[in-house]
Amino acid sequence: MLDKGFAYEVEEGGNKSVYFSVEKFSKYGKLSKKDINELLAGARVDIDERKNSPLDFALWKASKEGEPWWNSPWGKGRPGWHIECSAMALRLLGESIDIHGGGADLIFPHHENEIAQSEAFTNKPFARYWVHNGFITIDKEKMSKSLGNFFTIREVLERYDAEVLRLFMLSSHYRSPIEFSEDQLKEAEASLERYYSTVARMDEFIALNATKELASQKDFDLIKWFNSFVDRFKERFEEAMDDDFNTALALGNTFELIREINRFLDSKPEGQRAATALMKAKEAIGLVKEVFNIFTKTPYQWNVELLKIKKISLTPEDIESKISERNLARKNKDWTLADRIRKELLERGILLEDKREGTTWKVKV
RNA sequence: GGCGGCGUACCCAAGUGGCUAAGGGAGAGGUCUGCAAAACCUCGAUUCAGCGGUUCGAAUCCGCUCGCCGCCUCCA
Repeated sequence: MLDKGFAYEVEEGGNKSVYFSVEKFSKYGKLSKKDINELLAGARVDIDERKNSPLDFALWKASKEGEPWWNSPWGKGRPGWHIECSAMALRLLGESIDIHGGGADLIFPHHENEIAQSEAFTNKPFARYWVHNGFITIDKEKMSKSLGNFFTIREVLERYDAEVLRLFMLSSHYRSPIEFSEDQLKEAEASLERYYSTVARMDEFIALNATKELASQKDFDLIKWFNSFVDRFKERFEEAMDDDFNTALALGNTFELIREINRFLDSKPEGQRAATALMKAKEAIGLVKEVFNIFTKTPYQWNVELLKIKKISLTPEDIESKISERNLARKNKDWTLADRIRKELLERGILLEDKREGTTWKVKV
């Protein structure tokens, strides 16, 4: 860039710094839609007499006393922040990359400067697509290290399953800011609960019907309609994702599918044809699993995981034995005892559900 | 102050010129159930921050106003 005239050297305490000359790069500001003249007029840009222009940025920075340094043709120093990214991209990904991501707060100056130095050097487009995400905010302020209003993913994962956190973030568009809140996490957890309850119902149905005779005529139209809904779901999910990663819409579609599955089950179809239709629906949901990395567990694994996260000191075996005890009471129509056992479990966070096929448990979210 | 973006129901959120404004949570009523839970059904924005304009037609386009956020400085 020195050879090409885009950069210049400046003597700084025995060593040299190299600055990029912004005015030499005519497209400067194209990403952040900023105008050089307006930037120059801005009072907040400090004047540094060593730079030709206050907007110029360091490609190589001479090290001051006590700062880390490497040897270079300009003496002791270190790379400028922006050049690191351009250098890595050029070395590992090539002159033009397909997608460059980052937080929206990096658009200016960081990404703008990456473009300037990379394109000045290669004379080729640096990135074909820029994908800038919104911030996670706390009390409407961006969460950041420098503001100190942050907590780590590890801390959140002590209280919530990773899928909860993923679902929470996927529930709004990546460019939108997302307000971090306990309520939102609980909502995401409840949504996953809804999913896993539905899968449990499906699995039960499939186990009971996979080898049964073909569906009766009454179920035939229903199954046909259900199959076509599942097919449409796959198309709609992909369309949403193809449209600038519209994850919130894709999730909306997913929960419509879940409602349709429940409706299908509520209509009490019978036979292997219905079981096959549900297996196809599970397969369709596999798309969500692959793309979003949620829905990766079995309902049982999900509940066992919740026992751990919610710090419930009961094993599945403990719960099963309570259920047996209660079922005996129910058989004897001892509703008082049955209700007491159910209540005791609920107080410890375990919810029982009585169904025709038996009683199941899950962790209350 | 400049630039960029946002404002949709009680909460979250999709929708950016034309089918009844997706979906989830919360709430109310109902079906099922020993009672529950879950699931399902019904109800819920005559309206998209406000005002004005363009259009046969606007949450969507334009203008102004209000509110919020980010960047415009070091560091990353």
